[in-house]
Amino acid sequence: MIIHNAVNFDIGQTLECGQCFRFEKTDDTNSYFLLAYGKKLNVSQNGDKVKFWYDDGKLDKKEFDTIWMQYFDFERDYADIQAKISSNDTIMQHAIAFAPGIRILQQDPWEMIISFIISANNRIPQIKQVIKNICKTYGGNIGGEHYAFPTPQELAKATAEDLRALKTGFRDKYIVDATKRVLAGEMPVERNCKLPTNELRKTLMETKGIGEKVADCILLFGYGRWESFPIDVWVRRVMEQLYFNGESMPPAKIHAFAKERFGELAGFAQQYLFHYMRLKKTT
DNA sequence: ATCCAGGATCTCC
DNA sequence: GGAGATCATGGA
Repeated sequence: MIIHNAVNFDIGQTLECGQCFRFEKTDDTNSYFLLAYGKKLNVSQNGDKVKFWYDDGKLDKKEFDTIWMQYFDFERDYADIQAKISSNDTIMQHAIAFAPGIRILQQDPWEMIISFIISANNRIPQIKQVIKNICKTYGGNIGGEHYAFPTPQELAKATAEDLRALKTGFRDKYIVDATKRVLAGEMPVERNCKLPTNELRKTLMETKGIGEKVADCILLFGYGRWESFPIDVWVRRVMEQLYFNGESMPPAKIHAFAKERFGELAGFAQQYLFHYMRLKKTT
């Protein structure tokens, strides 16, 4: 499966911008291997030509259209988004120019809940390793040494002690709590759930280990609530340094500013800014 | 060795 | 409701 004219898409920028944890770079060109929705996908990009394939070779157009079109958010006009959030904003223009191929992946809410609980006060390589441990121990084998992300039922077999052994650290009990809440029907895990974002956010935050920032990541990456604006150390840093002239600023004021400036597109803006601040050459 | 990481919670005021 | 300590783990 090949796309010959991919626009505003770069597989490396999209996977490496901190929204996704189940992937590996497979060589020194723009080539990756990723796991999502119980599938294993290879992606190799050269300019606007992007090749997608399964190891067993069976990736037809129907399969691509039903899973990966949505996953990579290919139906959305990112040129339009970029134009809207960067008009009269030279900072955003720089951030977008740094990585214009970022797209917000449409990932599984349940996987995002567990992944971003693990992300709290943690580093991306370690987050990836812990998730890998959990998948290998509790997820189903999907060929070779690869494992699907465990379902809530599968993960419910894990005790806090079991999870601690997989290097979750102090987050073990939070994962147990989240799993119980999902199985009890207290937290919806469907991407198309109709709950208003503020109510869904409140529901997420009733789970131990999910505060404002983690909730906003889950909303943005898992539930397609693109107005969400997660504020972590990097986003706070970029906002204070570049938008507030070095003045320290509480998250509530940053949220208000982001909503005013970026509106319903705040989530996209956040992702460009996060990646820009984290990887640009510091002066 | 001390600090820090896509933070959250608990305590204490 | 805001400041401060604490929470595992591992890399710099």
